[in-house]
Amino acid sequence: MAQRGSYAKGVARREEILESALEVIGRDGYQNASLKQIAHMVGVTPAALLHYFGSKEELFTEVLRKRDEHDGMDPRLADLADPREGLIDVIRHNAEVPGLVELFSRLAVDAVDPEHPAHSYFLERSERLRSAVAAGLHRDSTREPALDPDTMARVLQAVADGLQLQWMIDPTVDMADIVERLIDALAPRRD
Amino acid sequence: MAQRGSYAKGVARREEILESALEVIGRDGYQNASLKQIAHMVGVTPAALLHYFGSKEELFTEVLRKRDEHDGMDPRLADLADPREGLIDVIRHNAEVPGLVELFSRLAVDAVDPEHPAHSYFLERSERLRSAVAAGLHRDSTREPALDPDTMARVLQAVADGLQLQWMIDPTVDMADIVERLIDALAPRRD
DNA sequence: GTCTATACTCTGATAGAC
DNA sequence: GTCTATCAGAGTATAGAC
Repeated sequence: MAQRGSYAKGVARREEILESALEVIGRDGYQNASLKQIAHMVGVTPAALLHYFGSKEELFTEVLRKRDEHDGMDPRLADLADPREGLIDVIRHNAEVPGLVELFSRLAVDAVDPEHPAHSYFLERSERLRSAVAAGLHRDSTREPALDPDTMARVLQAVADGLQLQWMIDPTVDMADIVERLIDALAPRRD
Repeated sequence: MAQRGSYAKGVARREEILESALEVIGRDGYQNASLKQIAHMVGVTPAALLHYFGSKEELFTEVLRKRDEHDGMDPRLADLADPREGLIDVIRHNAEVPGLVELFSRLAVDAVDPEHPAHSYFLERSERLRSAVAAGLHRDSTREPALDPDTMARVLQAVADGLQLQWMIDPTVDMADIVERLIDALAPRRD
């Protein structure tokens, strides 16, 4: 369905803001990514950002939501027969977007507060991610997991998040390689 | 050696500030833990806090440093023959101090910035923790690790950090139990 | 609907008096 | 060693122009 001009412009602006936000984080770090900086990069005032997103926290939550939509965590994790390849794909991809990893890790802590706009985002995403991985493991008859699928999923999620912390402070850490070897050790192929 | 009165008072004030900081975080979350709140609890003004610690970030870094000193991560991790018990002890203990876990996770992200006062703290602590765990694993002849000690240490650290994120947002997660079962699966006892 | 201008409040931080 | 006063900067709310 066709949109009115003014509406289409708003949608484009939203995208522009979300992309600029990510760019500023990647360049200056989350700490120094102010509304002013982002607004300046877009060419508007901070108040314009709050017109589209209600607050700074909601803006950044939206960045994460959009990422999940567009480079689809679900398709890769849930639809693949082999959950190992899906998980490692995601990790490899993350290593190419430092700003996104920093944003994710930072909001994961802030969102502990039930009032934080990203609170439900993290609860639901975690839940979906773990059940996708657990289902994949359960379906994969070529491997013999050493732990029940739910615990395996929880451990893999924890390792992925924890390795991101290590990688951010020391980028020589090879996240994908470690997860790869861990999965092979924890759910070896049947002979 | 004996201290002058004014000096001893300063030391006591420092302790008082560090403890109050932790208390405020546990009650209001890191986000809402302002210098004003902490100062109010101690009974002084925010400027007094900055007299003892140069900045807010340095104050919180000092909280983490003091924790490591006094409930000694090193003794438990490095001196124990069985690194499994040491690690699980630490995890169990952390589950009793939510404010500390939140502070730790939050600073771990902020400290990615090399200019952050906690940057070297995290680099050095990680290094020490991993080599202690790796050494313990190497020494323990009753277990057969599925991965090399360094990778095992990195994975265990990642799992511990990642599980804290899951636990903070959902306190029903039993961190110690999961790590316990993971270690048994990943480094089974020899028969 | 899109956005600027303005102002308000709170933050961490600094300078200097006591 | 601690306070008061003051600062610049942050995020945010509102009014209203277009």
